[in-house]
Formats: sequence, structure tokens, C-alpha cells
Amino acid sequence: MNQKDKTTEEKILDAANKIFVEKGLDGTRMQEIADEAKMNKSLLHYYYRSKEKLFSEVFNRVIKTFLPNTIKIFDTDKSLFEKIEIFVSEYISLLEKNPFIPMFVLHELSKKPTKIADTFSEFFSSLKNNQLEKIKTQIQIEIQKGTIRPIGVEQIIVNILSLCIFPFAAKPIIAKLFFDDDKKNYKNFIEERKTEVADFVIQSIRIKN
Amino acid sequence: MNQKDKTTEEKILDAANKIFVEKGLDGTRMQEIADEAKMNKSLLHYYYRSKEKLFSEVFNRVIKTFLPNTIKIFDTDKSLFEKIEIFVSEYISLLEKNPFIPMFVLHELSKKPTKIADTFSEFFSSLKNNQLEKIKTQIQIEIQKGTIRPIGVEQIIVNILSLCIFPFAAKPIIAKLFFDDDKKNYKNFIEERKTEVADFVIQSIRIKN
DNA sequence: GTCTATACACTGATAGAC
DNA sequence: GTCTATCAGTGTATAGAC
Repeated sequence: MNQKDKTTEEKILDAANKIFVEKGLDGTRMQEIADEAKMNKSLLHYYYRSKEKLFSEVFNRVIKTFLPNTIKIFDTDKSLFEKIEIFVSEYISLLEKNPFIPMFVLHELSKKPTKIADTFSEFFSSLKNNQLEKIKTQIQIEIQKGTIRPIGVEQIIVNILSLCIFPFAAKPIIAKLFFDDDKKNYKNFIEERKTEVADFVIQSIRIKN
Repeated sequence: MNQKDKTTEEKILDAANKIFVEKGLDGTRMQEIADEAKMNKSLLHYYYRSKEKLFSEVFNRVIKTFLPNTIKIFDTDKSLFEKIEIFVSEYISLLEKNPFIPMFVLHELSKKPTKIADTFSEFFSSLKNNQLEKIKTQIQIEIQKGTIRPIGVEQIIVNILSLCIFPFAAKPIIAKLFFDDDKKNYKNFIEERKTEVADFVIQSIRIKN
């Protein structure tokens, strides 16, 4: 959709999305969002009543956009190793296009529980009763078959998520420490991880014959 | 040291440390720090001139306390696998005692570069020219010897850090998703990781004969 | 050194004209 | 729906008494 075709409501939401993700709830000023959307500050309140309400809309949108898409891979009937390979590659690609999302979500969720958590809770319940249980079972079956070594299912899943997400949350540190803030080298490092992370995990859990 | 024996300056710094780590620079109010330190708000300015200056002191203190201690393991002449085991175990134990530090540091460093970065830069240079280079070399030697498979040294190091740090940064999510916010189960999960993470890494990179 | 009082700037939010 | 003007509340910071 063209920027010109967007309704005022959409323009606000897009602008708010950009600023909130970058600076967080506390660090964002309504005026800044208005500037980004190239409109008067009062309009933000006209459409979204308060800063918190606007933030909630943005947060919900971010959650809905990011989590469900890649996870549906686990609904297919591929092998566990294939699923891991595809998930890692697609998830890192998604984060590459939206590198600030991990810090945004982690930071806002690390605060005292607010209304924000509501949508997140809904999403959680759904996730838990569907893909998560399915993947847990699949891992346990592979352990029983002896194709992967005994290991807690939660440990594996958290390991995979850690390896995918952390490098984006810690980008400023990693880029500086290892690549002297050279963007090309950091990008290349992330590119490598699209296959490297799955290799790393599979090498670790697979039992060789 | 007893709370009563502390100088006003120290009391302020301790209170500021607690609040800043919990709520971040933007989310913290000077009044809140004063309340926590049980003293008048003006005293904060008397001792530390401005909020930013106080924050810098806190941030520097956090960095200095947390990073150097565990990393000196890499200065010993133990085997690579031993070093990984000890580092992981000690680092996770340290984070267990200070679970909010990862989010605090990651979040503040993900903002636009400020004066904060100064101490961090110093620390980085020192780290780079000492432990980091040493561990890089040791990894490369092991690859040449054929004891571990070919893999980028940066990839290994980032993987280890990811596996240690991410579960703390994502604690609210993990605790809810996997353990229904049961604190005992989450604690047990972290406890397991003190050996599990090193196993996971070593299993992944070791070449078996 | 510590307190009270207050200045000053900024922010979220609303009222009212158009 | 959009703008201007403005208010009320809050936050950092300082002045001055003790």
C-alpha cells in the first residue's frame, strides 16, 4: 500500500510502531510519534485516547506479526532435524529484517505485569496447546527411538531460541567486540548462522552410528 | 558492611543501582531512588549532580562487577573443554544471583550511543587484547589438532554466551511458557543448565574417535 | 550535609475553533 | 477530522535556610 493511501489511523500506528520499537514505552514521546507520522499531536489522542492504549495496539500487532508465522513449520510432518533446519533459517531471516523486535519484546515483557501481557497470554495458551506440545512429543519420540541423546525437551527448545534470538538482542556488543562495528562482517556472521545454528544443535543431539 | 555504616554516597548508589537495573534509565524517577535510599531527593543531586551522571556511575559499576570476574578463567592453562565447563557453570551461577543484569545491560546498550558507552569501550579494548584473543587462538589450535570440528570461533563464543544469557533475559516468557510461572521449576531448569549448556556445546563441537 | 521550597521545562491530555 | 491553545501533572534541578 502506498503511504498516501493509508488512513490517518494506519499512519499513526506505523509511526508509533517504529518509535516504540526503537525507544520503548518509557523512552517514547507522543510528539516524536506525531513528527514521524507528519501530523498534529492531538490526532494521536483523537484516534487512540492515550499513550498506553496506542502502545498496546502496537505491541499486539508486533506479537501477532512475528510469532505465529514461522512456528507453523512444526505443524508439518517433516522429520525433527528438517524442522529445526527450516525453523532456524526462516526465523533468523525474519529477525534479520526486524532486528529491534527481540529487544523490544524482551524489554517490555521484563517489566511488572501490565495489560500488555493480555494478548501475549492469549497467544501463549494457543501456542502451548498446539505447536509446543506437538514438538515436545516429537522430541521425546526421537529420544526413545535413540536417534537423539536423552536431554530435556525444554532445554533443547530454549537452546534453539537462545541461539537464534540472542545475537540480535546483543547486536551492538557483538558487532563491536568481534567485528569492530563493521556492518558487512556482522551481516555475514548472521548469514552464516542460518545454517550454522541448526548444524550446531543437530550435531549436539544426534546419536551417530 | 552494615547498612548503617554506609556513607550517604554509597546508600544512594546502592538504591540507584536497584531501581535503574529494574526499570531502566527512562523508567526510573529520581524520587523513587530517594525513597529507596530513604532520604531527600535533593541529596541525590548534591552528590551526583544529575540523573545521567548517577546512571553512568551505576552502569560502570555494574559492568566492572560482572564481566571481568568469570572471564579470567580463560587465563589459566586448562583444556578448552574444561574452561567451557567452568565458565558456563560459574557464569550461570553469577547471573542466577543477579537475574536482571542481562536485560539491563542489553537494553541500555541497544540505544543510541551515549557517554555510557565509554566505560564499556575501555572494557572492550582490554578484553579484546587479552582473554578474547587467547581463547580464539586456543579454539583454532584445537581445530587444527582435529579434536573439534571446523567452526568459526566467533560462532562458538556467541553460541556459549547466547545459551548462558538468553534464558535470563527471556525469563518471564520461559517461566510462563514452560513452567506456568512456577518458580521452583524454573529454578531447577536453570540449575540443570549449569552442566547442560557445557555438555550441549562440547557434544556439538567435539570430534569423537 | 541535609532539609524545604520552588523554579523551570516537558509531557500527556483536553477544549474549542474551524 | 484536523488544528491551535492551553491545562494539569510530573520530573529534574537549584536556591537558600538550618
